[in-house]
Amino acid sequence: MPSTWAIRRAEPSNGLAHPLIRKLSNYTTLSDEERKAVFQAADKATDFKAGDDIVARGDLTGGVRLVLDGFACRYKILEDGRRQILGYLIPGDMCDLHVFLLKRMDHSIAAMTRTKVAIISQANILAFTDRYPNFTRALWWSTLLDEAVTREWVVNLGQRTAYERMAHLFCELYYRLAAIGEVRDGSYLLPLTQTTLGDTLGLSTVHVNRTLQDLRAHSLISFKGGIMTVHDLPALEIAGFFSADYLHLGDRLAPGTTGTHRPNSELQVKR
Amino acid sequence: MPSTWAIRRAEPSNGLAHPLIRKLSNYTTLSDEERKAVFQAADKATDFKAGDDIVARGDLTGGVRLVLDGFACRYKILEDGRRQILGYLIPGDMCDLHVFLLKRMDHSIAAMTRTKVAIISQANILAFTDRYPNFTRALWWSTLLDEAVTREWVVNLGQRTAYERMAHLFCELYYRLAAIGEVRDGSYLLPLTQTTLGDTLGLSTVHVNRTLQDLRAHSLISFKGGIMTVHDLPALEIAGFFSADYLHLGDRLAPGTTGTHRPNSELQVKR
DNA sequence: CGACTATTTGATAGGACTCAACCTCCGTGG
DNA sequence: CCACGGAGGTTGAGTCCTATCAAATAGTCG
Repeated sequence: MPSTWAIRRAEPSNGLAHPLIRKLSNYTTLSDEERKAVFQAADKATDFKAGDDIVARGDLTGGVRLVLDGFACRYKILEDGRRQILGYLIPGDMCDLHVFLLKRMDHSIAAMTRTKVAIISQANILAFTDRYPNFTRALWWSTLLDEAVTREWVVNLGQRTAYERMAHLFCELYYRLAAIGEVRDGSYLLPLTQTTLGDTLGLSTVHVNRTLQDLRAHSLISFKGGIMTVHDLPALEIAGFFSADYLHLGDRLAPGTTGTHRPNSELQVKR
Repeated sequence: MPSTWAIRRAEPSNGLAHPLIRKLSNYTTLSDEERKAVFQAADKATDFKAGDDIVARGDLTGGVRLVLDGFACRYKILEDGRRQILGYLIPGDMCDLHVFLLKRMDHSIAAMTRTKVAIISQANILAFTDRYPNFTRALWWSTLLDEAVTREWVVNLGQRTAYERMAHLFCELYYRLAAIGEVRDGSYLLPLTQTTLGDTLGLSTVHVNRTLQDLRAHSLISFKGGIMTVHDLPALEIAGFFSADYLHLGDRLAPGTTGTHRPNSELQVKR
């Protein structure tokens, strides 16, 4: 990874916030007691290096893994080797809140860069959900968010052309990363190869390459060395039929806000 | 709808069970108090006729809608009219457990046949989740199940050919309907037109038609007049790279069970 | 029996895939 | 300091899967 870039290391908007608390605060205000519980339960972190599986299919989930820093993906592999990526995880996202039901993981999660992960024990989660209804609902909310994103991926794969799909994906990542302060000047780190992009969008590597050239030719983006730069977000949104509402970024805003939510203006792309 | 068929009307395995309770019992045992609360909260039902929207995109969700009987689908429409179906709802499924977060629905739900829906008020849901942690986790579990299915749809659309996709979908519906006793002699009601199937699988109507013919030519299924008959489930599963594990039908079974779960043997296809 | 809607069929076009090279960038090691 | 090797990116050519267009054939319902 080029060390000249340090987007990811930039100071967070709130230096003290735990990624999970920051995320859940999009839904509700956690009590001091709840915050403290989170800090206590999710203090010890494990590092995974790029390529490692954080959770593997078939694992008996024994606790909740929480991404503190880095970039990971959910994926599934068919018997004949085809791979489909199911979603990307960024700081604040939980890997397997499936603890309760999914005794076994039905898919895997891999780190795409060095990724820091905290593990909250099953006992702690059960205790939380017994004790803090508000916190429980907040966790639940976060799984609903994941589902909303997954649903949009279904639309993406089912209805959109390669060009639209790719534009849509880049918009989604833009908004999600902007919401956690990881977009600077219209750029964000995207540690994916074209092959990985293909497994994400259901396209061959060759076609990913050509579609990417298309997007560049239209001056919408640049993508090189793991750095994604969006030159014209509005145009990219149009190209991808993107509407940020499914990300529910502003659900907690005061009523009266319009349906389309936008990240902080300072994170918006200029010119 | 042909009245000569009455699969759906056949007596349930437990005449007294509320569809929701039956479903949640796959995860946990609800206390008598919890059961009673469900019955009280979800007694009044509304009927929707085929084609009606049960919930529309943009709706402020005011309570949880629960399918008691019938067949419905989630869907999303792009600005240019393309439609993608995101999943099917059968008795016991909840439409919008998004109440908490998704102040607004980001997609719609339509009835595909006459569908009976119960509405649990938001107040009741909040009260439940405050009072019954076990019940709350069970509801949460059901949303995780939905998500697992949606993830598999991503794989389906991203990686599988038209033929495989269709085989996979028919397997999924077979298992899900078998689990609630709505498969008889390898047949189940599937009130979809070929156009709808196309919107589900990301295929044109014409290609759906031809793929269907393929499946028939291979003696895997028949599909006519809204009745789906699976002639050779194992072969259909192989054709669709289907593995039922993602449906988590047997997660509550005693340990030692193999990873692949099967519906009641009496519901299995013969010959 | 019309008026629809749904299913089929035929013919053609095009988006995306496959195969096969070739190029580029980097890290390693002699 | 340059050769080598490998991973990732780019190109070209040919093919196939699936879409589109168009029209004919069922099936349904008042």
